[in-house]
Amino acid sequence: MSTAMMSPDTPVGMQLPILTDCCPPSSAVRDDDAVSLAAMFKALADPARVKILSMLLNTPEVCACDMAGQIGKTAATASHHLKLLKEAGLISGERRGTWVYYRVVPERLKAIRDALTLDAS
Amino acid sequence: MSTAMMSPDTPVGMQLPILTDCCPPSSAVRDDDAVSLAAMFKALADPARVKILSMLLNTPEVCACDMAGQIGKTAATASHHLKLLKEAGLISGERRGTWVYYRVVPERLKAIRDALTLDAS
DNA sequence: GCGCTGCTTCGACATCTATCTAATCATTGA
DNA sequence: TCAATGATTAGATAGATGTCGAAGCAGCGC
Repeated sequence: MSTAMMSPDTPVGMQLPILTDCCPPSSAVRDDDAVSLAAMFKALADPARVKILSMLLNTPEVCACDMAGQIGKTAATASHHLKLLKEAGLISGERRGTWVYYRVVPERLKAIRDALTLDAS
Repeated sequence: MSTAMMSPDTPVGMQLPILTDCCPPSSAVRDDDAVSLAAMFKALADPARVKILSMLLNTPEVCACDMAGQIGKTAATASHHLKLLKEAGLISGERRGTWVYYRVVPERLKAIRDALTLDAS
C-alpha cells in the first residue's frame, strides 16, 4: 500500500513534475461530501430519470400526468423515479388540484456541475 | 395518459403561462443520449468513484498504487471502480513501468456539465 | 530464469434496483 | 356521499452492483 514510498522512476522524456511521493497526500473530498455527491449521481443513473430531468430543463414545469408517456413506462414506475429525483433534491413537486407539477432545483444542478469542474479552469 | 388532454385548470393567482396542453409534446432527449448520459452518471454513483474523480480533478495524474488507500478499500475493489470509470470514458489509464497512472478526460466531464445546464441560462 | 511487487480478473455472496400489477390515497364533480 | 381519475405506495421478482479473498498477469531487479 506504500504509505511513504519513494517516487517511481519518471520515464525518460516525461515532462511531468517529479513528485516526491507516488501520489499527493491531499485528500480530495470529505467522506460525507463524496457520499452526498454520489447520491445525486445515483439519482441520475437511469435513462428514465435523465429523460425526466431533461424535460424539466426545457420547460419551467411538467405535469406528472405526462411523465409516464414520455419515458415509456407505467405511471407507477414514473412515480418511483420522480420520488428518487425528489429525494435527491434535484426536483420538487407541487400538487395543484388533481395534477402534480414538477420542476427542477437549479442550485442542486449547479452543485453537481461545480463538483465536476477542473480546478485548473 | 392523456395524449391530447385539455389543460388542467390553472389555479387563481397563478402567473404561469397557460399551456394549451398538459405538457409540452417536445421530447427532451433522444433515447440513446439518455442512455449514454445515464451510463456516465452511473459511473459516478458511488462514493469511492466520486473520491477517485475528485483526486484526479486536483492533480494532473494519480498513481493507482494510492487509490486503494485514499478510498479505504482493497486494491481489487479500487481496480474495479477504476475500470468502471474508464469504461464510462471519464478517466484514462496509462501504464508506465510498474505503475499505472490515471487522469481525467475533461471533455467527458464537460458533456455532463452541459447536460445539466438550464436552457434559460 | 526466478522471485518480488503492483495491477487486474475471477468467483462468490449479500445487498440494492427497476419494473410491473394491485391496492390505496387525494381530489374533483355529480 | 359516491364514483371517477390521477398519483402514490405495497409486494414480488429478475437482474445489477459492491465487496472481498484468491488467483492470474505484467514489469522490474537480481
